[in-house]
Amino acid sequence: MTGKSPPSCPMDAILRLLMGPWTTYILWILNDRGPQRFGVLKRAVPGISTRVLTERLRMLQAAGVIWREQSSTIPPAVTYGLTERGKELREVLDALDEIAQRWQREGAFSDPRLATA
Amino acid sequence: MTGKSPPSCPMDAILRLLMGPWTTYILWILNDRGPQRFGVLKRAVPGISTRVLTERLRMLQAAGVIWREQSSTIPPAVTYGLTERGKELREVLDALDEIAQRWQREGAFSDPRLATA
DNA sequence: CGGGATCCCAGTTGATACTG
DNA sequence: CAGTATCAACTGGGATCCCG
Repeated sequence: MTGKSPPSCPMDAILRLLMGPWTTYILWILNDRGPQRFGVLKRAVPGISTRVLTERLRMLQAAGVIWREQSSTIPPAVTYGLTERGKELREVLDALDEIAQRWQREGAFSDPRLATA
Repeated sequence: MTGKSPPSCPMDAILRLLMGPWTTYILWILNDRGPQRFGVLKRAVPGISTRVLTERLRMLQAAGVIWREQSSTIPPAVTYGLTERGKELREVLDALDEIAQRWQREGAFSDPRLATA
């Protein structure tokens, strides 16, 4: 993230975790399609760079939201999937998503200040 | 936010809305203490600059999450408060906050990568 | 294939000064 | 009091190259 928030609020930590672009999208995919390999994720998330995808996965893993399984073959195969904590998080995110979709229908994000790009 | 996410996902819009530092903190205060004036908010959110606070309030207002009431007196008095939509949002944020606190007790954010500062 | 190291740019923030 | 304007500084992201 760019700035920082009052350290006292744990929610800020969890939001920092989710905040980066695509983070929720990654969780969405892992929740929707089950465990996936790095390359598949990269292709599934349109426009993400290797560096950022790696970073996001590391953060999610550090928070115990996803697991990482690495086979030491050549070429390597690394698979990521949701942990229990990740699934728990998805539930809340789904609720948030439901609200977001409704608000969108109601035009809540039509203001240019909230532009997608 | 800095980057951009898949435009198709409304949740990204709502996360962009919440994401900026202090945004959830502002909502928290408005939810907790009721409508507040600009200056009070500024003092309540430690370290925020005038410019950023203004921008956040504008975004939240644009999304219909908070209302703004201005009295054209001198000196002016501007008050902000949660709308129904804002209260609805707080419910989900409270659920997220509950998870965040539990995770914190479980050490989910102890990794330096998720550092608060 | 998965990802670490670099370089560079754009956007965002912080600080400061000014105004109705 | 409640902002707006401006500028400098920082950070995060994209692109690229390389390695095990």
